Amino acid sequence: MPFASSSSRPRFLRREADSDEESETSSSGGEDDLEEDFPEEAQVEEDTTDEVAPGKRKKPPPITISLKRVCKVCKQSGHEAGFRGATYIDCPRKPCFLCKTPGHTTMSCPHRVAMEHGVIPASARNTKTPLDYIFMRQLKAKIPKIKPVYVIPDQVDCGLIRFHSRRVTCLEFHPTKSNILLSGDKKGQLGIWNYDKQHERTIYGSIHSCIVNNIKFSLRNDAMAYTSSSDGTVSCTDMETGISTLLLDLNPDGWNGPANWRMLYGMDVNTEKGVLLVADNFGYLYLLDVRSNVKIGEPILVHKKGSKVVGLHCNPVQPDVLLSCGNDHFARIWDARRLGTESCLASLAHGRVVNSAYFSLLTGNKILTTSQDNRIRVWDSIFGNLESPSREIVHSHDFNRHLTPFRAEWDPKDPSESLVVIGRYISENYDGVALHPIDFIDTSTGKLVAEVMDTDVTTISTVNKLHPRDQILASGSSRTLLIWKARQEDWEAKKQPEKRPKQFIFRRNEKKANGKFDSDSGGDSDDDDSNGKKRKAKKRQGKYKKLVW
DNA sequence: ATGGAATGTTACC
DNA sequence: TGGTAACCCTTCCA
Repeated sequence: MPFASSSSRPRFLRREADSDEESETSSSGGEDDLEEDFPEEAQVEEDTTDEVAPGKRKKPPPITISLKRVCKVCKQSGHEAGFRGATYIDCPRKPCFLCKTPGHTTMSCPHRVAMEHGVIPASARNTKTPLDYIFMRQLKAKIPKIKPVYVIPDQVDCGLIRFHSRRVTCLEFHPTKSNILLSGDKKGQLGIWNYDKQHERTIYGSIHSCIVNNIKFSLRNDAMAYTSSSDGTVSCTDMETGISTLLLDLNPDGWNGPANWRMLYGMDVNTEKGVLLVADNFGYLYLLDVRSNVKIGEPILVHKKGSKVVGLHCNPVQPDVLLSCGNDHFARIWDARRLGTESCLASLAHGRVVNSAYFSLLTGNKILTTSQDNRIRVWDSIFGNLESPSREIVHSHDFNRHLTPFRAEWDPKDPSESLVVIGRYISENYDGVALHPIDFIDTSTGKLVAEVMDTDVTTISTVNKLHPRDQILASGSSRTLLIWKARQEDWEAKKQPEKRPKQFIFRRNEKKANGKFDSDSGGDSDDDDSNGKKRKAKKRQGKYKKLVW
């Protein structure tokens, strides 16, 4: 661990402008700036547009050239959305950017301020069926009675590596060889990185011609990786040689316009049957025999015709039970043995596009979904009432065309099947630097267990993967790959829970202790941008090597 | 240092 | 229903 020794613990970052009061009602220096930006006269003129009765259409805005400063979100004057220093000020005329409810901004959103980070409690009624109880009894032995202590990989190890030329779109740890991380990018390249020997990395550039959406492995031969791509192909690549075989090509005749170009998103392998499942952007599912590389049957419509199927997951306990999710706002459960448009076992409704849907990894009995309505949903039992989720957790992971969609993913090592990792879209002002943490959420309570960040990572970490065996987190943040490891003290503490410091679990509580960077003399002038940059530069120096290729 | 491009989904007609 | 403009806390590089 090359960097663990440089500082025993990362300095804790204080969050600024945390509450409404601080940022909006206090009469600090910032207020004066505001008044300079918006002199009284500037506000009055166009108030008529505000008076238009709801229902009536607004007049198209007259074409006038004005030097007045307007809000870049709503184009109205009198306020301005955007960063002020490292704090983002919302447009007050838009619904909350976090919970999507009108009437307040992100700054004062109850889901943001609350430690619980926005849980909507499960309904009180008992929704369990007799089948559910039988299943619970079967599983009871597997489920621990005491909540496990989580060890959070929160310290950057191995530097920041940049060998992808476009943003990272998917990550997967090698199934058997520890220390090997595979990564796909928007350009279609496949990266293989031995993060224990930093310089051992390979990039294969000619497997796909655009976005690699999924990487899965062959269980028969763990030297082979399957990849699905928006170029409409599935490839099987030998990770040693880079030689790849085309398993499926949905665009054999090349480009015939966007209405005909097929892209492959969701993919999974039914290891029991040796069947590879992929789904396209028109709602269809394709099955392939892994041994013979032959297509099985005809494509099956699993989501609304013409809509993208973004995710597929075979149940880890019953691989014939398939979970799909798509742009039609649904996640669906299927019996893969009797697939057909009419044979859907359950449809889970969402407010928006569903970015991902996963069965829990040990018992396969829970479902976790991430939707573009900024909510993470958990169904506690696939045998229970699936009409509404057991819990909805409000969390900022909006869609943005420039970002790889966020997906909440289970910690494969958590025996209680509750811990989940997901990157956060909205930033916080951490002592003058706007950072986008990676959130660890206990989905059984909705509590934010840890927010992981580093001042050298100012971009959004949309792709996150927890190691199947080690206390390691891999992140893809724009073009950068990161490996986070847990601190040694945390391991020791896990072995001896009674010696565990209180702040061990909730990093938020730690922040106030050592809120400052170094010996910064900038006082409390908060949002001074140049000051923030200086701090950033100072932090960068000598902390750890930046590895860029 | 600053503005433009890349670019997917949704809302609205 | 299909077509298209808008868009929202991006990121990188001319």
